Amino acid sequence: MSSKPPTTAAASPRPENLGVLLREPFRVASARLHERFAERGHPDVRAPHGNVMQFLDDEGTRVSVLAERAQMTKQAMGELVAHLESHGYVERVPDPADRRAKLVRSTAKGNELYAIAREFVAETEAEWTELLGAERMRQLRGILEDLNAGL
Amino acid sequence: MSSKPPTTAAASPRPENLGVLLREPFRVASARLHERFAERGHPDVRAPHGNVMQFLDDEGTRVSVLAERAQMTKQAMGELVAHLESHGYVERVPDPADRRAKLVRSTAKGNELYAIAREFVAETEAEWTELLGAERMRQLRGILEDLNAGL
DNA sequence: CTCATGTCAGGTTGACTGACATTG
DNA sequence: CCAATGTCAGTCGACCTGACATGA
Repeated sequence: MSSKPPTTAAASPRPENLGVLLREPFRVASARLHERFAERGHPDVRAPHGNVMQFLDDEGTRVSVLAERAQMTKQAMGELVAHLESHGYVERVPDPADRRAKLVRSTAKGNELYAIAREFVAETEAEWTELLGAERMRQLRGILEDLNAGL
Repeated sequence: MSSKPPTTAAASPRPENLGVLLREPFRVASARLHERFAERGHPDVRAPHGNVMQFLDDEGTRVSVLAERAQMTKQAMGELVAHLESHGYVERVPDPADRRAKLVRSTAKGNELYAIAREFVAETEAEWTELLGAERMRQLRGILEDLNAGL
């Protein structure tokens, strides 16, 4: 038992890293959303899958368009869609306008999932708003939008 | 050639997802930092490795403490440190106060790496400040700090 | 005996690139 | 012939949990 100052000091008194500050809320929210899906009877759906639902149009949407909207490759989106389809959340119907393409459409089960996701988002934003105040919450969104638009 | 409205419409006119807004700047910055390291002769170092450097004390730091500071498990941090060591950026010396522990210390090469990282961070913050203005840049940091503290 | 430190082994998530058949 | 769509195959980065030897 040494008499030195404890090496296992408390939390870092260091300048908080901006990268970590940006990453953490996203990670926490994703984990919570996954948990929420599981609680509501959809244990096979994780955050990225739920996220896809918001990009679906009523008429059906191509994988390539979904990929564009979610800012990922078509392959990665294809995987998400395949997973969602295999669990009955979406269906893929041929696009009458282009026989290469398929239109991804939400099923009733998918709508249910999306409702849970929207509810979660609303809750999360409410929690953050309570934490920050409405004014700073609005600032946060505005600043992030400009930042993303600019990079 | 159908006369329908183009399915491959431009960028999503949808309400921007707060999650994506948070994730993207981090992803972009990480990719750029990796690229920068490569340009400066350190192709084997990626963003998380460089990130470790800022958590090192001059006297040397335990893996467990590093993990705590970076908010990850000791195993994950152990991997990062092992990688850094195998490329000569840090060295591990036995902790005289505790024979289980090893102190991770930066080498001269590590200091060089850290300098590049700091330079990059400064550049990035300057870029963002130019994009947002100094006032909103300060707001962003403050808001994120409070948000992270609260969740 | 219990707890902390670090490492080993293995698994998972969420992406990526390249190649390809099909169709426009 | 060239471009776009979606899928298959393989790879990777960045984590995770569990088990363990060593030592406080």
